[in-house]
Amino acid sequence: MKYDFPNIEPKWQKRWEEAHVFEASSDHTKPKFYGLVEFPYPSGAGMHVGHIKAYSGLEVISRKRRMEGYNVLFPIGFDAYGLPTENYAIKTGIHPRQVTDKNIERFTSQLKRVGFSFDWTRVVDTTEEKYYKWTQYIFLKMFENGLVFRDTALVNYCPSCKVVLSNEDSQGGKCDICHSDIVQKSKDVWYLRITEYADKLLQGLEGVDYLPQVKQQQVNWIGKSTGAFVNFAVTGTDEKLRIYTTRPDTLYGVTFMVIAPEHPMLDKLSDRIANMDEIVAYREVCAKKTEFERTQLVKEKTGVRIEGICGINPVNGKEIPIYTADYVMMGYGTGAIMAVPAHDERDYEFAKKFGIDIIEVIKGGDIEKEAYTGDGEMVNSDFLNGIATKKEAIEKMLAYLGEQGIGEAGVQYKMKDWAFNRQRYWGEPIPIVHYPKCGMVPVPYEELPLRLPEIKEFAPGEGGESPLAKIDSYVNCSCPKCGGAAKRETDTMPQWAGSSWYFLRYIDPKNDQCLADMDEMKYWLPVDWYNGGMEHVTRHMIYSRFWHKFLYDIGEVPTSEPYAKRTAQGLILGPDGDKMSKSKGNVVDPNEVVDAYGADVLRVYILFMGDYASAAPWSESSVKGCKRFLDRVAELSSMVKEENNAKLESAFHKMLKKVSSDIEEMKFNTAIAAMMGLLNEIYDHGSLTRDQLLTFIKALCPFAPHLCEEMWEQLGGEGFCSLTAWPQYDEAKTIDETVELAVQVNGKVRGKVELPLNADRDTALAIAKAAPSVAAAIEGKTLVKEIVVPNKIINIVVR
RNA sequence: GCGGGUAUGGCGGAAUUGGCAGACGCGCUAGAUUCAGGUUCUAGUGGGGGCAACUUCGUGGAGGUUCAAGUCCUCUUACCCGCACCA
Repeated sequence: MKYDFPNIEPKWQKRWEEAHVFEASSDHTKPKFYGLVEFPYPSGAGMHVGHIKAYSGLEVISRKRRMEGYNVLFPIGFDAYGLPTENYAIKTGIHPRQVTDKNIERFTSQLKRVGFSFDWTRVVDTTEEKYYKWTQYIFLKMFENGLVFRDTALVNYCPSCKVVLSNEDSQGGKCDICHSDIVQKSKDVWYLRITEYADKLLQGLEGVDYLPQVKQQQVNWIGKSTGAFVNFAVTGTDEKLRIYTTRPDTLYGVTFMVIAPEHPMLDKLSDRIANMDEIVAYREVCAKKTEFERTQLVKEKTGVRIEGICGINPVNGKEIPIYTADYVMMGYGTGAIMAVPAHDERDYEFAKKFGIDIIEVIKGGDIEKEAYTGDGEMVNSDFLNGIATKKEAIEKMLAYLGEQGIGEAGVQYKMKDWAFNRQRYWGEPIPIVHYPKCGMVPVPYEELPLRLPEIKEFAPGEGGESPLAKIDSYVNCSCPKCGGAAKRETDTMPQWAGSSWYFLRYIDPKNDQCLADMDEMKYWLPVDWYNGGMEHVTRHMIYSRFWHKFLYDIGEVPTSEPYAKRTAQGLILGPDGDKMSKSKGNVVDPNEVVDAYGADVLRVYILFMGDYASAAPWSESSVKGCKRFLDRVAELSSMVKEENNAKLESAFHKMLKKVSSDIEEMKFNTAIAAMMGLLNEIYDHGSLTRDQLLTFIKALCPFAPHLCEEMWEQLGGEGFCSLTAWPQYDEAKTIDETVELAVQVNGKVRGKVELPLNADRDTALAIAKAAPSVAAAIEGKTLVKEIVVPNKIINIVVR
């Protein structure tokens, strides 16, 4: 029998909604479970099967938690600010608000069609005034606490989108949105001082249960290194050239110094530099290179000797040449390095090219051939000579630097401050007013939200300024401090702003007094389980942890970490095994699958495809296999007979044990396989009892809830299947009284024997040897060893 | 270059963590049902050999440890994902 999914599915979706089945309760006496999935960007393309996979994992877990008696918060919302909507507005002239509303409506109906058990009463939309008021509020709190600053800097700029991008949004030198090459442009940039939280972000990882790759990626992204700052005198000046090094132990091996082409010292000492023309020319060449070229394509070292000045090595007073070269970045450390060619590959390459001395200070390599970066005995290093380990040499040197006042231990991070403004319309307005006398003045809290004005032209200006800059009524305002005629900031926040705290708002989405009620937050936080894509690990995850830690420090939230546990789903690839993309034409539309097979089939298939965390290609015929499975489940109703069968009963308990534990480990594919296996056993047996069928339906309910509700109702079950108690298994019944053991002779299986559970060694061996095939294999041979692993295997070694 | 991961039938993938490799699904083969296509049902399905019971080989490759290796160790190859001149 095929079940009538086109009627069953809408019927139960409606009933769930009417009965408020999936709404989180305010009863704080019950144990809670807060399951969070990354809320979607409501794009014009509609839902993708990838969305379904991303939500299906916690969907099953949340449904199981409800059946286990938890008060479950499983919310959804929309991360609706962003460039695609804005670009669409620029192209068509349709206001982003209208586009966003339409897209949200479409996403909502598509999500509901799949039967996700979201709490639809708590939907948040980051572009709503009532929401972004609080995004602005958090920004102002950061401003108040010195975490916001403005600087003119070389920034990543996308000439095609005409927008400034953060490092996170321009990985690999390509624009994250349009994939054009990024150029460096000097701009006024708003920064959030995320580096202030680098250490806290790192330390916080110790107490959370994230997938190891997730932790690792965050650790690498933060990129903490320990070393030392050392000050080098510059000949003929009072200048100190400050460098950062992780290898202060090699200070006696320094033979030159290198500063970044953008280093301010070049301009400062320009009148002392003999070849300033050459240096300016070099700097211009470097500035033209994109970040991409500079870091990836050009492996050949380039640089220019700075004539007229030298550095003085503070440990031995030696004069050494200074170069400027673009292999040293202004954005890391101090933008200047001491170069030790004997023990650093880059410095070695540079020294070889420019004919600079190479002095060995650590034994163990052959510096004629290459730089030696390993450990070894110190030489040519005065008081360090003879020391055998890097650790000890560094300690000694650090102590010396301190005594002499020429340097000190220091820490550096790869992570940079977060460039936070965008010259765009469709984002949260930055609530700051500029007035020459008062500087940057925050918009008073009472005036929030600072609303986006209504405009008709959404394109940014040619110079890359925000479209808001053209709206005089918006720009001109009075200074909140002194009342003078001031100008409003016209940049908006990046897309990552609203998503940095949305999980707090779900807890109390309608609160107009604060982000969310403290008592509610104390009950619901932290998020118990957060699932999302690996692509957000170094952006959204780091940003939101930063905001949360800041909010914790100012007493606005009760926990120092937002997420207790983080997992990630793998991609769904196209049927051809490639990443799904419109241009390849291999995109699977979830709606068509629901039309053809039903939502339950879609849900079961997506979780059955393979390991949840791995990528797997779509297979239409495997979808049919899942349809067959559910059709066969529906057929069980006609197989109910009240005659018990101990073997089948035991199979049920084994299935429940497997399904219960597999769901917890996100091994949904094997959980479904276990149910399929049991189904086959039921068919072989020809019948099952009503209780057994009810048990089967309960276990399947988180995966295929519509079919299960329907069968539950037909069998006379009380209330909703989705709210009945999760079926418990009896451990004793999962254990068979006898076990079949393979008997090996010299490691090869020669027979199988049926043994009572936990049979003792002698009994087991006696029965094993009695088996004809085993007896034949050991006949006439000398017994060497007998291995009996209870209930697992018997191996008889003969010669 | 650094960090992380993966490799198992024709395909997606299992394997109680060192104990019968290939669960479950797809596909395929044969048969039944059907006017036919589809559906459904039954049986079979890693390779080689054999009518068969059976036998032999088999988890990217080469070694090793072990009574026993997909699983542990050493070396190696290919691919995927991060980061990337980070001093």
